[in-house]
Amino acid sequence: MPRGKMMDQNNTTATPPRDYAALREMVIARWEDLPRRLTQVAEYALNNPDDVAFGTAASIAAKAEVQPSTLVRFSQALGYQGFSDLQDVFRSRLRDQVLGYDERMAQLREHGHGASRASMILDGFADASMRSLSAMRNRHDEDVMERALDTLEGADTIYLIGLRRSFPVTSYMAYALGKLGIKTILIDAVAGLAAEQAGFVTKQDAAITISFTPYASETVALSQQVRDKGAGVVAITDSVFSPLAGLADVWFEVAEADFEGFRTLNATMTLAMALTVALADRRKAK
Amino acid sequence: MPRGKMMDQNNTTATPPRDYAALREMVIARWEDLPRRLTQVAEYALNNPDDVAFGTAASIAAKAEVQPSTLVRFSQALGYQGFSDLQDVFRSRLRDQVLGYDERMAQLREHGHGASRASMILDGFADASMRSLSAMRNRHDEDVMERALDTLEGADTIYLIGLRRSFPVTSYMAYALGKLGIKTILIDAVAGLAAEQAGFVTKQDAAITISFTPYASETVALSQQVRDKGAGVVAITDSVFSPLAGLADVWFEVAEADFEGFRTLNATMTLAMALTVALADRRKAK
DNA sequence: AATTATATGGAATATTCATTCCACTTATGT
DNA sequence: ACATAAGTGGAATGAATATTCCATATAATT
Repeated sequence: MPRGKMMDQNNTTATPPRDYAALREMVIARWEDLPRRLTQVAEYALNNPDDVAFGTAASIAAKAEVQPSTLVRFSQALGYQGFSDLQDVFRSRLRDQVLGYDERMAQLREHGHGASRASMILDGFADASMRSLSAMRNRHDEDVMERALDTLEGADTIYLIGLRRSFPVTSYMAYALGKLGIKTILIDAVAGLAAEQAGFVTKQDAAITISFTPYASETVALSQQVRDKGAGVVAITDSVFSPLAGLADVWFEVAEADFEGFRTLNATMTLAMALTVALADRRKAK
Repeated sequence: MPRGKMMDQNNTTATPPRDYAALREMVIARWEDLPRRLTQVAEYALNNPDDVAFGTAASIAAKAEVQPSTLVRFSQALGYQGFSDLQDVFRSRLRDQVLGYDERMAQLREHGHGASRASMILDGFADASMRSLSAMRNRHDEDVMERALDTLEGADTIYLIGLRRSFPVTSYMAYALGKLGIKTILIDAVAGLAAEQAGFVTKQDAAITISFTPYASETVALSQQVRDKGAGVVAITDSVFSPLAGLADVWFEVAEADFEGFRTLNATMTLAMALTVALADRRKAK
């Protein structure tokens, strides 16, 4: 049979989308009239586009729990010549996404008037975030990380201290550490009971404390309190002049870039994630 | 000949790097003692890693102006079984790390010499974060953002709904919007009063709701509740299949890359920041 | 300069992989 | 309830692709 021939009622279009966004839209639009196995493929594909981009028909079929032939049928039902043809679209999506950063900035700078204000703001934040991240990566001191892990490794309970702007970070750590089976107490200052929450620290415990200019006095006070009881203190803060720097056993310096006066939080977040996972990893090594 | 056998002075390692960063380092280190055509390949590969990830041996060979067989030799000189084996490394650079925690950890443990494990983890997260950010930027749809702002602009009070993994994001927004003078209510489910907190919504209000797989049922229920009372709903979620997608007036799709099975949160965070500031910006324009 | 080792191009081969085909099952319409 | 169409799994096929092999060229060593 000649390929690419327009053939049946299923094939609503002779020229299927060549970009991922359009493909996606099309799949969603036709969701209802796709047969069972084909929706199964559709669901897997839209949820795991990266896998589709790189996998082989067999490997993808296995993960989506269908036969390889079903992938071909799916592709053809959408108007593509075959699976390979469809896969190209998934690959182009990754391609476009990768070659991006520098070109995009230049592009934005050029016709920034075309883009909406909101998009420029988003771009500005994304840019600031990336700068923060790469700065953190470059300045990161292995030794600090190791010592931080030493401090936290043997702790019975880990107290998480961080209010206001830093609270998202501590609340994330509370969630993640909990999932990893590490005992934590998140000082959230609910009902004004911060001091009480941190009241039972012992020298068997440790604390992670996070604060940036202007350092919330409550955070500093709590950290001091915990420290006085003999618990190890790991701090994440933004400069040598931070009260936390003097107070902590180990401290990370994180400099967040800002956009229009708003500091990002991504480098801190990322450091927190890494610290969390590295800690779990260490504990598991036993 | 048995494959993967350790063979000659060129092959300094029996277990070649499985991640791109290490591969790159290795190639640079051995630059001098590689034969002419092989440096030619090395140069092309490091300059065009994306092409290597996507192309076939023949297409890459053509672009690098060598024979396909040279690619195989290059791969083997580096200790890989063949070109396909090497290509996997280039692909893994692009692909979200979807392997399970244990596998990845084991893998990391093997090739973890040199840099400390913790540093590698940090690096991995930084990398995943950057990929997420650039993906978000590239896929971002201006129209969605505008419509989200339309929905939120006139709202009296903005309800922030997001629990568990999404809570850091909503708590950040609560902080930032508060600072910017925009009235918010953060549903934090303290004392199990989530439903009560969201009880007084009116159609004058709006909600921002955030959830990712596996969608916390409470978040979905709360969003529905708010929706039923006539408030506008803006969602941030990870796929069309999210219950929030069907429910919301406008929804953002954010695909976070993950590392070691832990999804990052940076793209979501950044989008949240942008949304926050853009909203303040709009309101100020009046 | 002669000899040996190493590198290279290109054709031959082997392998992987998408695709097609067919028997069988499930749904749809009369 | 029957007939017909649509959908599905799995093996067979054929195309695309990596890999190996060998003759030839280039460099290194004596």
